Amino acid sequence: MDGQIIRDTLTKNGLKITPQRTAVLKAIHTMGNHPDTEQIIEFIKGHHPNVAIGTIYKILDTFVAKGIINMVKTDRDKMRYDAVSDLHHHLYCSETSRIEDYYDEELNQIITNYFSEKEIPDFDIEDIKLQIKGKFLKNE
Amino acid sequence: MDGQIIRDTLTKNGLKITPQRTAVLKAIHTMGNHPDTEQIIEFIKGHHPNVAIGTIYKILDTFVAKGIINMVKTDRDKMRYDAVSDLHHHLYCSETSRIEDYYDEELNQIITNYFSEKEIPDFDIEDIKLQIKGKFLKNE
DNA sequence: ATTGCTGCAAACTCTTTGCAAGTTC
DNA sequence: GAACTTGCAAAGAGTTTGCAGCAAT
Repeated sequence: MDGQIIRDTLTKNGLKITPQRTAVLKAIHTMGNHPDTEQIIEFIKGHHPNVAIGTIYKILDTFVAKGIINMVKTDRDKMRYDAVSDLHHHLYCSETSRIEDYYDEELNQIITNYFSEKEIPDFDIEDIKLQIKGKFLKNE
Repeated sequence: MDGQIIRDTLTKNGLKITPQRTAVLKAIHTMGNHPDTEQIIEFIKGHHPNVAIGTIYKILDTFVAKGIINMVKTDRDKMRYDAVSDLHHHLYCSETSRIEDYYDEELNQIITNYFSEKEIPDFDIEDIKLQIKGKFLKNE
């Protein structure tokens, strides 16, 4: 994700372009693997040592509110963040706290079809994600 | 859930039967709707005023470790607990933090069939849950 | 110039821990 | 009586808040 795209993303959402915000966005996109708050803070401290932690929390909140990023959480895990992109699901390791994206267009189709026929009473569906729990057979 | 079943559940899991544990189990089953820690604590304080908060946390941890209850979490929400029962999915309100169970045997079949044919590389599936996000059209 | 953002440090909330005293089997 | 469980209070982690000063448009 290059600088121009990051700047466009901020502008499009009515946010001022600041070094702190570009750093946070870049961090999340660079790390990819659902970084938690601590990892984001560490990453940014490496590149911009004098960004305040409180500021990072505020920026993450802002991004979530604008829909620029998503929060992902499981069980005893900390908060993690996810660059918003295409519809994808999550694989959760039941032994470690590893999370991976899982893309499956065929599955999306099946689920979309299913819910276009069958409605849930008194509920208006906006988004469906699968949480697939299990074990990774190989390490990262 | 009556007292005998609660006692059996504890014994079966090698746990000693104490008033605190039966109170926590009863609380979760009575409240049903995915109570969070605070609600559980309040409930128990009402019935057994001198149970320590630390004890409740320890009991919840123990129950989760034994698989007697599950943890459920979303986004900025606190930890919530769920009596382990049949396979069910969750409806999450995108506006409030309401969570409801969603049972759909037909859907379970479709997903089970799908993954019995298609494997996820290097991943051994144990459990699949849908997180269905949207809006409730009526209040509770 | 105006509005919005950041840094800082203090405060908060939720959760965990250690250990002595008390319970359960 | 042995092993386990609880209460308590203190500490810890992660997150939020308020506000003065600074930066972006």
